[in-house]
Amino acid sequence: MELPEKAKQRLHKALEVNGLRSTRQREHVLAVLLAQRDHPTAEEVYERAKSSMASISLATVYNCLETLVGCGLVRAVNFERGSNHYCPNLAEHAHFHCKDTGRVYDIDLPEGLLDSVKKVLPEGFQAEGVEVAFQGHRAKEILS
Amino acid sequence: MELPEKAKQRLHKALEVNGLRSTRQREHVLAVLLAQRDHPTAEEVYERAKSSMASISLATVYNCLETLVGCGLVRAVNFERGSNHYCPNLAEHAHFHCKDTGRVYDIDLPEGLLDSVKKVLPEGFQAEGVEVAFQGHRAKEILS
DNA sequence: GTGAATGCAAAACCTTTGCAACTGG
DNA sequence: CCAGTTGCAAAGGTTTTGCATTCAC
Repeated sequence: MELPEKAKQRLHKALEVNGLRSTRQREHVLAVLLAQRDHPTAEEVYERAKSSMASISLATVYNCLETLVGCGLVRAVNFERGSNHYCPNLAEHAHFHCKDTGRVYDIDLPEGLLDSVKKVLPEGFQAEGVEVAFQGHRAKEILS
Repeated sequence: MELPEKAKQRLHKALEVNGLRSTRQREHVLAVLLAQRDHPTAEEVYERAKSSMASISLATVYNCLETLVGCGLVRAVNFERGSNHYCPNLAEHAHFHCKDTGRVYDIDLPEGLLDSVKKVLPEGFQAEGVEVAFQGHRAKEILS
């Protein structure tokens, strides 16, 4: 579980910009997210993080995730008030929530689609972001 | 706080279809939602409901809201794991979450936009629904 | 050295549940 | 009647907080 150099530099820069410190835990939590991009919950990140950093605490995982979200390196996605799921994919994309398994999938969006969606906003609404979230089922023959 | 006849019939039909009973509380909770379409939380619905039905309980409000959502008469919307907000608008629309006030607004969508958004789904993903949720700020001059 | 971040346990928040009493069909 | 629903209080799942300790700069 090693954070790639590129990601490490991006993290350090983002932390610096926000006046925050680089810590082993923050690096490690980001590494966990990047290693397996299956939108884990905080609890799942904690379980994975512990395997190579035994002393990390659940509260710290929550803190680190919030920090990463605040720095714009990670997105938090939530369905029906279940646990948050964390996504380090910085490209514009949507999410699909499988009601059978609870899993969350990234859905690529055509270039410019979100911009055209944002055009529906009436005057006076200034969007910082828009989340497009599908919920449904994956076809049985594709379920792994 | 009176449930309009049309809504009452729709409710009774939806409950019947689902094998559920009509109760004063279910009617009242729907009436509260329709009276002021500002996407109240369960707690807010409870406060409003109490003013004309003193004996209703918070648990019953939660139950009724879940029933209404289950019947398709109401949508639950959620931002950043805060309380759910409840919306009786059955037309296709998006939501806008104001980060300053926490308020939720309905955003009309052009006919067919959601269908075209659903077309981005790869094979194997079968969407039952899609939620388009903006977050941002309302322009100051419009803030009420 | 010093303020920020961590780790722990306890608290907080929102929602659901168990169960006795009630009620709609 | 009697299964479904309510109302209450207690429990549940997820996240946040207070505070002493440790660490990054």
